[in-house]
Amino acid sequence: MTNEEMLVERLIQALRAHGHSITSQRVMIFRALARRRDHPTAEALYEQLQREQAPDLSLATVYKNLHVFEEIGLARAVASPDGRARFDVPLVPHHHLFCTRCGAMVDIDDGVRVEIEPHLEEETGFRVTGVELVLEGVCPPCQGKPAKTRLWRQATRSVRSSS
Amino acid sequence: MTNEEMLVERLIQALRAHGHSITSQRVMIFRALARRRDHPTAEALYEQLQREQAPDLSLATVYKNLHVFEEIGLARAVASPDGRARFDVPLVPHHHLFCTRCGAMVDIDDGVRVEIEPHLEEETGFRVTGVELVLEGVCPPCQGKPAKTRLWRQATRSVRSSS
DNA sequence: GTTCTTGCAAAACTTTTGCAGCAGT
DNA sequence: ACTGCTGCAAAAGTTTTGCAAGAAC
Repeated sequence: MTNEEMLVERLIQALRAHGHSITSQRVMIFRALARRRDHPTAEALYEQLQREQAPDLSLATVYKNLHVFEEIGLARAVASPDGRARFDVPLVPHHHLFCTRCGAMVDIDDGVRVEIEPHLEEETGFRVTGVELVLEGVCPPCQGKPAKTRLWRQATRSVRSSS
Repeated sequence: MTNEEMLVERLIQALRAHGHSITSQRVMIFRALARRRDHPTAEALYEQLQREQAPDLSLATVYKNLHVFEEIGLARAVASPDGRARFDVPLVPHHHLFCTRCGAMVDIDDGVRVEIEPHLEEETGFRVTGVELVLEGVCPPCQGKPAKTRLWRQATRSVRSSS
């Protein structure tokens, strides 16, 4: 049994457990998300699926289902420094490395250690429930292109194809 | 000389050094940002200033100037898990703790240690230029209110006053 | 058969941009 | 005087929502 099949299995169980229906769009969107390793935006997933296998798929459906996956714990929205939501399947804890020139985001499975002192919760009064580390940098293909001083929105907006 | 005056001094020098004009709006917006410790959104800053001291101020001006401050190194846009940009003055390195119920963001000056292994850059090929750690949790006032499963946009949208 | 989901279109929300008039240099 | 900045309004980009038709249970 492949890893992907196992994940789809988990999806189906989790959907059932939370009283959601199993639809072909749900399985398709989740499968595509699980297969990708580049933390796609909702629109990127939508474009891929629409082009490759479901011309009638709607972007709204992609958004709705990504949020369903979040609610049942099988997807996570990562706040990326360009202001768009990027999604991944967070079953193995990891951190992220974001390219400030092209917006690419890759996993860091190790090489980084985050330690939270036990007294942090006492001092702040917060109950800490999650850790989200985003390293910023420049990916190999972008090393050589001009630098941007501003990440938010402008720097990494994708070029619209004039189709 | 107060800390705030020193920061304004630095702002003026940095603006001059980068060929930008010194305007009353710039000083006002920066002063308000430097004084606040809660990582306001552009709109939150705008509302405060418009209400308290500059009824004619425009939101576009706030955005434009926050980006000017970013470019000259005196402000930073923090990608918050609710999908809006939050700004702070990053002259002292620190991390952030985000409340997943109300969207509040507070500084963590210590209590967290992030270590990046030297070989991370070799392995990924990235040139790492920045670190952005956001811990997620529940702030004291929110402990007791119902939990949200979804951070992005919906969970923390501010209530519009029906003025 | 009932309830939940989809796809479409429209709305909502945040951020950016064009431009005429004004302020800073 | 010249250049750059402001404020307004409109546009752009992303995400959400209302609703009728269709699919899942």
